[in-house]
Amino acid sequence: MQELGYKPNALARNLRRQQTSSIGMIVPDSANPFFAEVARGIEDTSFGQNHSVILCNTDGDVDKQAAHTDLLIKNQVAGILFVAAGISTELVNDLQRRRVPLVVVDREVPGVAVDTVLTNHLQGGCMATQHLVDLGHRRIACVSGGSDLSPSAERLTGYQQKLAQSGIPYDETLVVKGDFQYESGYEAARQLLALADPPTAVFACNDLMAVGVISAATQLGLRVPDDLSVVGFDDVRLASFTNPPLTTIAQPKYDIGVLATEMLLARVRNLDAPPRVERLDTKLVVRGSTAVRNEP
Amino acid sequence: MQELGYKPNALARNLRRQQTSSIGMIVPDSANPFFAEVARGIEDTSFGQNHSVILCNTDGDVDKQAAHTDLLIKNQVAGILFVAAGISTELVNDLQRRRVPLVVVDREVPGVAVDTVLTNHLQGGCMATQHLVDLGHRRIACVSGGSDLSPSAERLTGYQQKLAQSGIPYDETLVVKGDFQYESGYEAARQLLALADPPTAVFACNDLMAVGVISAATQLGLRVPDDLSVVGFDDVRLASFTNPPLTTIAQPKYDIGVLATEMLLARVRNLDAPPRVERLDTKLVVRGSTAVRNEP
DNA sequence: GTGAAAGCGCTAACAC
DNA sequence: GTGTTAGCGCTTTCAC
Repeated sequence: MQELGYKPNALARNLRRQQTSSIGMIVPDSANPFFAEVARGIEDTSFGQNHSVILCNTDGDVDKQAAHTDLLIKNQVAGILFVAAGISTELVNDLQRRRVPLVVVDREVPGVAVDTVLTNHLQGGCMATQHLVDLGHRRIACVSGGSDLSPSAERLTGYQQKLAQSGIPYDETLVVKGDFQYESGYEAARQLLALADPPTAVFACNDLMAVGVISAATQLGLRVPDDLSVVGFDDVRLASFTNPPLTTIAQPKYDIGVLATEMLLARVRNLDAPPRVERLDTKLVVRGSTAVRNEP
Repeated sequence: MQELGYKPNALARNLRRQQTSSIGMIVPDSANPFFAEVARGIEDTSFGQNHSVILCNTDGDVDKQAAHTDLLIKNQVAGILFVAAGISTELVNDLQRRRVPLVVVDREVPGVAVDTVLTNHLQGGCMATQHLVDLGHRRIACVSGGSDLSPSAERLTGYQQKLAQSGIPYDETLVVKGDFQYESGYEAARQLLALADPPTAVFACNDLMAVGVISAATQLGLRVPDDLSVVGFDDVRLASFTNPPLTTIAQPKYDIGVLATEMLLARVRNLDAPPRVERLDTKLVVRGSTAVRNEP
């Protein structure tokens, strides 16, 4: 009968049913390999459950985020996934008041009870630093991210904790702030290595910056890991293929996306269930960019 | 009046107007940096024109592509962007018969008149090879991609043309097929470098594979570029930060996304305009991974 | 079981 | 100008 190309109109169906099968995914930058991996997890499981995902990039811009959110709710999305976007307490409150299902990923929203999936960044920061300490390093630098972002702040805290536990005095000239891009790791390393008493190791708060650090160090004639140990964070695909291969803290990027999507869909089914927060473990992956400290 | 949170229901609006402001974007893998950059161009300009983009990954799987396309047209998307997905002539014909606006990106669909935006891959392949020839190399390998993909095939053709023009005999043991991922570049290099008469230079058909090649070469104790020159393709952000920095063929990834979106939106406005095909130029970017051939 | 009818929230067309 | 109305294509309910 309708073998001549009939496709039901989902618009009419959705209008009638008062719900769509689209979910909004809001990320700072889908071209960043970390978010890209999380996004794959989201898209794959959404597709598996017959849902479409609408991609929104904010570049960390609050206005853009507001505009995207607005567009999403006008389009009656079934729910929204905030992946480490600049979500604020007010926005989340507003959304909850409107009863739009949402889960926030890779970031904490202070003072709100909301579904959340995040990584144990503190643990990761500790492991990275401990690894460096174990290798005999005492001048350990940290290239952090924006301090207003909870993942970044927690990683830095882990670094500070382990330093303290190891009896290494905290030297604030050794922590420089980056923005999670290659370039900022590169710049940070140049600054750090120009110090009178430069570090022998650096913990970069993500892999991209770690790659930037290695790049800068190499250009300055230093050998990694002989002259400088570097550890990253995320364990992006690339990390296995840098030169040298990157020692890093792995987090389950794809699975974060999968879990977040499942939580969102569960929330859609039951808006009044108690909020759930999942915190996933990290893992140290030792590759070639770290080595025992060279005695000068 | 409606300062108490009224948002128009776009569903109803769209149902009535018989058109939505969503566009479907179908890519093989949004986590691949090349597609990720193109996707950013698409998402940004869509957002700028008040359109939402629905993200669909196919992983090169024809069934997944069909399922995604189906879902998109059920959702009455305004149009579809195929970014180098496995689109076939029949699919495109079917879509055109249904009068759904579409533009295909980074790939040619043989025998169909359809809006297309692509890069001059042939030119790029020529430039990469010529660069290597100019540096004195004569044993130049090529790590290609799937031969069924037009970008890949054209780059390879460029390589072969320049070899012929330079009087270098074509040695098919020097071309090995990859899949555009890091790993396959790595494997290809191991195979190539184990040859009795190994290459002194390799042209990898994308940057990811080039990074894999450098990784393998370095592990085998070769120095890049002294012992082996490597050129990539795409000029991904990473290319500036590899060790050594990667010489590569740049293509305007972001702009491809922008242009494709503009063409799609124009097509939505006028379904019956003559099809348009845009072919963008590439550019050689010389960095540190290529050097004059070392006389043994 | 099969069939008719109302209505989701909006817009365009038409009347006033 | 301002106000009313029909109908987009589907689902759900209710009558048969």
